[in-house]
This record gives sequence, structure tokens and C-alpha cells, in this order.
Amino acid sequence: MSSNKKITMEDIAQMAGVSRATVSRALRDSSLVNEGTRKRVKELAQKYNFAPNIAARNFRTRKTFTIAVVIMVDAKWGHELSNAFLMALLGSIADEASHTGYDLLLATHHKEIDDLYGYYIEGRRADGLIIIGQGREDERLTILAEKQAPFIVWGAPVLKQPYPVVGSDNIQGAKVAVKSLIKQGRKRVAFMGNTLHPEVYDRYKGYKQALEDTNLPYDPNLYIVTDFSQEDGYQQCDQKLIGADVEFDAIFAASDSIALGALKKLKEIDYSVPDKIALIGFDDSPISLYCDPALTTVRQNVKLAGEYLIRNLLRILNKEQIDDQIIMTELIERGTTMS
Amino acid sequence: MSSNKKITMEDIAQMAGVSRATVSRALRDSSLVNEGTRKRVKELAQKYNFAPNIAARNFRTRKTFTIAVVIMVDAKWGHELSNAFLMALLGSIADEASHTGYDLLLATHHKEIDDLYGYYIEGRRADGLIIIGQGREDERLTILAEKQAPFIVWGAPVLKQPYPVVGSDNIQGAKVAVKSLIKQGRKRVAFMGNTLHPEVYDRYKGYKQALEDTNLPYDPNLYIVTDFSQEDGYQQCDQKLIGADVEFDAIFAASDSIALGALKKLKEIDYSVPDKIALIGFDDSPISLYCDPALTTVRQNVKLAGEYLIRNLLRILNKEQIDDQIIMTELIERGTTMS
DNA sequence: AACACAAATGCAATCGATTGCAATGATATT
DNA sequence: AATATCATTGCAATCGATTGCATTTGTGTT
Repeated sequence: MSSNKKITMEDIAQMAGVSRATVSRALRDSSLVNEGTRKRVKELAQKYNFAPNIAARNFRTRKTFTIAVVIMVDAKWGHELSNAFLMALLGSIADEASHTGYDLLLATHHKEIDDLYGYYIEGRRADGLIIIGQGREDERLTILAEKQAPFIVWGAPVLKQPYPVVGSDNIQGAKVAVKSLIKQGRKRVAFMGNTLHPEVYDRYKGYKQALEDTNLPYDPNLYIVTDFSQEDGYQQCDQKLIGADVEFDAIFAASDSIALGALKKLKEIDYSVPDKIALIGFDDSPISLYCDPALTTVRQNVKLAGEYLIRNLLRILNKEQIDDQIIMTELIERGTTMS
Repeated sequence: MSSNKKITMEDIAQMAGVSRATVSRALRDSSLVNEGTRKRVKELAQKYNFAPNIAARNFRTRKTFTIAVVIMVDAKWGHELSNAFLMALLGSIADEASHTGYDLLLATHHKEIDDLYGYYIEGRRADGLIIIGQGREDERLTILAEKQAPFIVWGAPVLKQPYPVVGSDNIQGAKVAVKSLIKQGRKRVAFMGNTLHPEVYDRYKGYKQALEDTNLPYDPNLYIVTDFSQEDGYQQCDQKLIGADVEFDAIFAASDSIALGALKKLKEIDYSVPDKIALIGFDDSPISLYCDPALTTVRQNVKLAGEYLIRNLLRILNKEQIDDQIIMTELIERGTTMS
């Protein structure tokens, strides 16, 4: 069954009575080959289960049809791969990539490869990069940009950043969420998140804008620095809000996970949600519908995100000029704010 | 800055005053080159930021140092990429792969590529495959095995399956969990899951063994067919347990997501958990600690799972013979069973 | 019949790193 | 001094598909 010898184009060519060149063209539907020949060749390829050696093709064509997805992992912010939102995003990227015929190279990027350009681009492992989570590590991205690597970033546009970004409209999303809290009569809305993260910073800006627009005072005590984890949500809620005797009647959290951590704490001390404290998260991860009460949250459009990332990266590979792309969010109202 | 011409080994060789061959050897730390030469070459490579063309290397060596991770997606069971456990597993695999110097090719496998062998192996996109979620689609795996593809499966050993498997000890894990319920005095334990899935089938076996060992009767009405989603957990709990007037005092769910769905239903109708109904899930996904009450669950050792998958696949690539590998689980007792 | 032109195919160079084998030079052995 | 041995290095073939250019064959035109 398995005559372990791999079949090559030469073999197919012999059997079809044509040259390698013609086989190559036939399989790629080049208009240069005769209809009949093409059919014959394709049938032979089918019959012998022939698949062209991609390594050879990549080598010759100097392309890989592969996109590397680099997930910037920052130990301090928890293992991002357990972040439901990022995973959904990854799934969406994978779907879109397969539609366009690209393979996906996955890298959770710790310290090991610090020369992204050399490794992926120079080394021809991938044609382009999608970077997820710009975090604080802007330096590596700047280097990539300097070397003119084809890449795109999921995140938030930062002042004059030298690379193209796709991201949610964090400012608007946050503003709408916080305004909905205020409309319910909440006067002391806490913000939980870490503004060192550009996306969170935008959510924070939206939060402040909502306060300004409604003439509510901004109280620095209500800005609670919190990393992206349920655990930190729980801890900071405990220490910086409850334990610090800060008065508050609502929380806007920069992610669902933070919100869930806070919710746990609130329930432990019998602060009723939403009666006493209203709560809004960000992401609309699957859990948010199934916690108790169900979590009001700002939905990010994961499907579109994946599409735009791939599509724009392909444009870049195609030497086209592209702009940052901002995706609308949607407030999903559930139990933690319904009164 | 960017003299767009890529540098090759030939260039480095010229500068170092040696041949391509020596450069190649020097960079790969071959013992054949003189210490001084190696140093000189490496410095030049460093200085000019040279990374060997991987496409060329792969082509020549007929290896890719890439492992394809294929996630079998079954629409009926929900988009698996949103499954927290699978994602954690993927993360662990990614970590382990990068330690061993392998790249990871990610594929969420819909219908598009049905010839896994041709695409990945014959096409030399990857040296080997890790298949996640054997599901019912055993056929494709059988074909892979026939073609002697180097691959390994995360899942459960199925009778005489012709491929190596790494998986949790689902039988034991389930047995311990159900027995703990029984020890608490529960007499009517429902099982939620779909036994068409081999791993779930094993959990079901463990469930039945626990009943047998403790001389409790098995009631088919307590086997609730449920897919891997919170939504189906909610629905089936509603229809097949509550709505069907089946008497029960505990639920053992085949995954945390199912358990959470059920929990939501139970709370809606004021069945107190754990007083009236005890509940155990499977996976120990992050949420289980933060739902209310916190979910008792069977923890799978994700870290080990990733390690074993990679390690064993590498053995296979190395033509070694390997056995199935079963990983211990651990019952994590939390609020949904504490009484 | 002679020529122009188009369609289909083949020829052969090419991509860049790896590696078996041969060659070189240096040192040790008799 | 001749020879054996070892450490380095270079030569050149090789992996297999792609593609610019040349060639062949077929059709149409005058």
C-alpha cells in the first residue's frame, strides 16, 4: 500500500507523457495548458494521491502562504491563552485564514524568540504576522515596523503608532456602557482595569468621557488598577473598593473575567447585584450569559475582527496601503444591570 | 537601512573567507568546524542579522520542524475553539512545542481539507500531527493510520484503535467524582453528556462503575444526552430532568460548561445547590472557581497533557514505538458539593 | 505556397541550505 | 624521512517545483 517513495511531479509527468513544466501548470490551472492535458494530469494526480511538495514550492516561489499569529504573553497578566476572548478571536482568524487558503502558524510568544523579524520573515516561515495583544511591549513592534515587516496588530491605535491596527471601538463601547449605568441613576461608577494596556486605556477614556458628558465628577479612588484575570478582579474589588471603604454603586470592568471576579466578591459580602451594585463587563465571553446574575457586557465582534485582520494583512502583503480599522461594539444588557 | 536584498549563506561565507558549507556547519554547531571559525561566522551572522532560509532548509532536509494541530470541529458540538479546556490544552501544547524548537501549525478543521495526509504530510507542511477531539470521525483517523502518518490523538483509547492516544483517565475520574456524591448520601445521580464522544463514553463508564460498586441501581432516565455547551446543558436539564419529572438529587456533568448550564437552570427554579442538588463538572476550567456556588469538578492535567502529546509525537517521528498514555485526574471539591 | 501568428509544450536555470566525499594541512608515530 | 592519523575545509550534487524563453505544431491569410 505504502510504497514509501514519495511521488513527484516528474513521476506524474512521465505517466502523462508530458514534461514537469506542463504538470506544474496543469495543476495550477494555468491557461497555458490544453484543456485535455490538464484533465489527464489532474486525474493522474488524483489517482496517485499526489500533492506537490510545498517545501519545494515555498522555496522556489519565496512565499509560504502562511501567516504567523503571535500572541504576546505577559506573565503578569495571566496566561492569555486562557482568555476566552482571545481564543474566540484566534478561532475567527483561523476560519478566515482557511477560507483564503492560508495556513496559520501559532506562537505564544514568551521570551524565546525575540527577533520576530528574523525568525518569521527572514527565515521565511511566514509571509506576514498578526500580533495579538500589543501590551506594553511596543518596542518589538516598533522594530518590526522599522524593518518593514508585513504585519498587523490587534489592539488599539496608539498615538502615531507606526503599524496598522485593527481593534474594537473601545472608547465608544465604554462610553455607552457607562452612560447606561448613569442613566439608571448610578452616581459612583468604579473602573476596573489596567490602563497600561492600550485597549484598556481607551475603555478608560470612554469611561471618563461618559462622566464628563453627564457632569459627574471623576474620583481617582474609583479607578482600580486590575489585571486581566478573575483572580485579580476578586482581589482588587476586595482590597481597593470594599476594604478601602470607597463608596460606589456600580462597576465598569475592562473585561468579563475581571467582572466575574468582582461579582464573586460582591456576592460573598451580600452586596446585591444589581440592586445595590450594578456591573458591566467587556467582551461578551460565553460565561457572561451563564453566571448569576447574567452579566451585562460590551460585545466585541469577533467574527469581523478575524476577517479584518486577515483581509488587511493580505492587502499589506499585496503592497497596498491600508488604514487602521475600528469595529463597532454593542452593549448587551443582562441581569447585572437590569433593575 | 533595509537593502531589501536578503542576505544568504554565500554572503556570510564570503565575508568570513570560508565556504558555504563551513558557514552552514558553524551555525549549526557542528563539531566539524574549528572553534575560531565558528565564532567568527556566528559573529558575522549576528552582525548582519542573518537567519538561514528555512524554506531552503526544509526543502533540502525534508523536514519542517513543524507540528500541525488539527482541531476537529463538529458543528453540532459547538465551536470547539470556545471551549476553555481545549484552549488551555492548545496553550500547553504551544509551550511545549516551543521548548523543543518546533513550530505549530494550527488548523480548525472543517470540511475544507479532507485529505489530512496529503495536505500536511505529503505536502510537507508538517512533520507530524496532533489531532484534538477524535469525535465520531474516526474514519479520517483510520485513513491516517493506514497511510502510516506520524500522528497522535488527544482523546480516549477506543477499542483497538490503530493510533496512539494521550488522554485523561476519564473512567477513574468519573468514578471518584460519582462516588464522592454517593458518599454524601446522594442516591439518584444524573449523568449529562453525549456518549458518542469517546471521552464522554469513558466518563459514563466510570459513572456506571461507581453505581455498581455501591450497589445503586442504574436508571436510564438519568442518562441525559447533552452536547458540550452551556446552552445544551441548560436546555437538557430543563427538558429531560425538570420538565420530565425525573427524580434526582445530583448531577455529574461531562464538562464544566454543561454543568454551568445546568446550574443556571437549577438556580432559576430555586433548586438549591448543593443542598437539594449536588453538582460536579469536568475539566476545572477557570470559571468553575468563580461561579456561584463554585463548581466541584474533575481537574484534567493540561500541562502534562501538552507535554505528553509533544513528547510522544516526537518519539513517533523518531520511529520509536510508543504506548497510549493515560493521565491521572483529580477531584476538586468546591461549593456545589460541600454540604 | 509562403508567411504571420497563436496555442501548447519543453528546456533548463533557479531558489539556498545541507552533506557525502575528497582534499588539504598539521601533527604524531615508527 | 616516510607514513599514518586527525582535524578542518571545500567541492559539488542534491532536494522538487516554478517560470522565462525557445520550440513545435496548428491555423489563418495573402
